[in-house]
Amino acid sequence: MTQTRPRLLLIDGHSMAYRAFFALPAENFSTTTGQTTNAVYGFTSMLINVLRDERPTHVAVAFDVSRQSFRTEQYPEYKDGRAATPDEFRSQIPLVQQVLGAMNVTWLTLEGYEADDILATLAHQATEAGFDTLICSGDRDALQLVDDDVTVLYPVKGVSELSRMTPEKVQEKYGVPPHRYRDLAALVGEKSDNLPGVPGVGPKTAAKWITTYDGLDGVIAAADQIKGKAGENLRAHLSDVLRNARLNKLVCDLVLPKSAGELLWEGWDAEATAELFDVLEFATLQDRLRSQLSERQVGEFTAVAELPEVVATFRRLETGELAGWLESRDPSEPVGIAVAGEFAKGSGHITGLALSDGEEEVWCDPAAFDPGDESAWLAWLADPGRRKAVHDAKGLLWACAGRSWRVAGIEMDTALAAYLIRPDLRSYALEILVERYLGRELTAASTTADQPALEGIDAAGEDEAALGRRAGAVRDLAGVLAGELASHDVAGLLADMELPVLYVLADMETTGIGADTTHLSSLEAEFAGRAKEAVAAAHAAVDQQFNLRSPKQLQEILFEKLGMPKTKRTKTGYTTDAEALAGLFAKTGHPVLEAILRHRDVEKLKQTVDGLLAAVADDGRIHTTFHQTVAATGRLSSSDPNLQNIPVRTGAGREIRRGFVVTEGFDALMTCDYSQIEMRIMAHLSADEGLISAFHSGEDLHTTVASRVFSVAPEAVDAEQRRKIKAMSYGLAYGLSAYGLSQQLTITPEEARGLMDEYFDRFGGVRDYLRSVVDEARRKGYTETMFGRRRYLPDLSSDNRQRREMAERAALNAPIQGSAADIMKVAMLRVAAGLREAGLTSRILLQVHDELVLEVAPGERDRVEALVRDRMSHAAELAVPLEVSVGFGRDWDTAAH
DNA sequence: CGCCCAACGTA
DNA sequence: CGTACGTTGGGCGC
Repeated sequence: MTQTRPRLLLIDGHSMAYRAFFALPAENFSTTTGQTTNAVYGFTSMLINVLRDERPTHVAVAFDVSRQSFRTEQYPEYKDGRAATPDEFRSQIPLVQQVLGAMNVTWLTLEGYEADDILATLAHQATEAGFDTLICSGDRDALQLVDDDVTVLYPVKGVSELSRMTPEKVQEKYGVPPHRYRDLAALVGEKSDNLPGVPGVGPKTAAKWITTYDGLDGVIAAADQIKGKAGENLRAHLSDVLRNARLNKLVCDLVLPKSAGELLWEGWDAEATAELFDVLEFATLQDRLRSQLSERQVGEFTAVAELPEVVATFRRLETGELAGWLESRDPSEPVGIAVAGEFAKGSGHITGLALSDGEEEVWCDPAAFDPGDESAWLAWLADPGRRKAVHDAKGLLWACAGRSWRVAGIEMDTALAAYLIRPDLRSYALEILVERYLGRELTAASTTADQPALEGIDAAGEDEAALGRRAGAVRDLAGVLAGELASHDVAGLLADMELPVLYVLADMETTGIGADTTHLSSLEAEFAGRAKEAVAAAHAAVDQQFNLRSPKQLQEILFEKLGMPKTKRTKTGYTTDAEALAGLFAKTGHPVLEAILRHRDVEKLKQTVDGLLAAVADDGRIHTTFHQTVAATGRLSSSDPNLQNIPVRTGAGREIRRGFVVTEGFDALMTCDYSQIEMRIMAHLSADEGLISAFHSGEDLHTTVASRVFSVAPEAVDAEQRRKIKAMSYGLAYGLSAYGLSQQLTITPEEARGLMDEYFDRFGGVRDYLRSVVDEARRKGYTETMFGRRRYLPDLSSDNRQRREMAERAALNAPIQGSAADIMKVAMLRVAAGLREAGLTSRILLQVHDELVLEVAPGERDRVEALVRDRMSHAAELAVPLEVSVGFGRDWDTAAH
């Protein structure tokens, strides 16, 4: 059974607040009354993070009383020479203590001792009492306390990132075990404490001596034998070293008002924190308290006791043992799966398989299966009643597709679950999730489906137990994330949308799309030739060789040599983007500009084609990878190669699309687009009657909208008016400003403002909706799509105007872009299911946000068209119809419509 | 070799 | 001073 230990979090209040003080710019953190709050803010933010990530049962913070301590009595120069603590910092310490009061966190001081001594004493008591202890301190002296039960969280930069200093980590970083760290510090000295060490002796030398002579006592005893300048210095500074050793020893037997066992944390006082954060003007922190420390996590010992601990046993299953293991599992318990091998681009190969039911982790090698193992495994894998949890299950699906293994019953993908809970994380690596949600560390296996091997490294040497731990971690995470999904109201999105979509994507990737390499190669040659001509023309025009690809060299030529007028600034100089070059050409008519633009154009096309040719697999097809946890709005992304940004706007670009072709056994490619899906969603969400009726009018949307904005008959709308309205309509969904609109339409900001006013006069519902989106997001902390997909936007209450306004635009866009993404995902599921149920061979190849590309089998064309139109247009019921346009052709361009 | 930047392709 | 992505080459620093 799982056992658990209480967990004590100790924080050096002074040192962490001081770190925060220097990490956060004071000018961004002050209240309207002029109180600086950067240290309080940084400290509180750190505290919330650590409480969330570590889930301690017991918490205490220690402070220094003054600079006077028993150390200054023994050595009056101790900590001399330190710059005086700035008043701006000192005034914040009482505020930090008020925060701790409101959060019901015990804080302690003791006359004559430093905070570190208090922490050492509490850590000592905690270990005696069977606690795990975490010490959060920016003072390296704390490292001497590290052992199997005590971990130091040492701030790396600022206070937002903490490094877990375990015994192994201390050894790795300093070359000595933690109980020898004091010895090292004594030899090296500590400048900030005004404790000089042995001159010329740094951590490397000190570690070497300590290791060679078995500790400081040994080093001192052997001082006469140590050669060279360093040995000489050691002998000359022995008294300094001894003094350092005496002073850097932390006191661990103090008598304190509270003992470790009395530090139980029972959660914060909602009223008191709300009031205090109000005074401190910390708008975001109250939300973060609420959203990141859900009730379940608030220090309830019973809740923490439910946290899985690493107690599972590991066993290697020999040939013939898997069947028995699978059979004896409790079917109601989910099994965590982890696989090792190579996984990429729609295929995979499993070299190791680990399973965990929470009590036992087992490993086996599919290559060693006997017929009994094989049939038991296949039956288990395909049984939807056998509950499975996987992290990033696509790799497993790829490998299974290659061996025709059917997979069913995956009820949890921990990467997808974490994405639904927090869609804006940079990484959903298993290690990170385990740390975040289980508060434990996972030592990485080198080759797994969610962490593909580097080419050439096989998994033969894979640590079997490490893979077992991954399976165990996935299984444990599954339980915690299921709770989080429920509390974020997104459990349905995982079960009914993301997990089913995962299977469709895996199929699409395994299938790939046919490439006409002959066509692509001849295009490549043509683009290469034209690029070369452009280079020659550019060189001739300025009578000089230069690299046209280098913005830096371009700037030198244009602005220095030719003295052209300066363009808009970038971080590193002046922009040479296409728009700016076109502007310069209009002013100067210099032929080099035309050559550069031509080169840029054709070079981009060439690169795209190069990339595609390089991506053609042995089967003559291109297998992209779709990413399901990258875009914060819920969209998919595509890479290796990215098939969602293949050119389409120019003739030359469309030539590239002719390189994607229908293949043997199929009749045509078919493209199916949602027309104006984002505008339709805007109409639906805003319920604006004018916009809704525009969609029902049956006429061109932008013309209809323009006729109302300009108060003219639809027939009287000219091309220019339509263009402006189209730009604005789309811009609105992106949080476009009047200034931005004026830039895009090359009109004055006043004209743009007038245009927007007219627009909102006619379509007031849109304006009201856009306002309400931001208001609601600010209130709730997140936006929501039609299907309940959330995006958290803490920057909505940022003090930094740029960040805040960026978050506002993201808030405007996320429900619209995200709802479109949701609808498309539903459509994909319905189309895939429809094709399967009807027994059709036609298949989905690509998704490009609002477009699907299918490959249609002979004789299926009409049925597939009817099916796709139906399934796509009814993927969601909106206040306006969802229109789908369809086309067929031998290639992607011809199939466009 | 890894990182950032500018530039540019798509929806 | 319009959202969401991925890829590329140049340039810099390790």
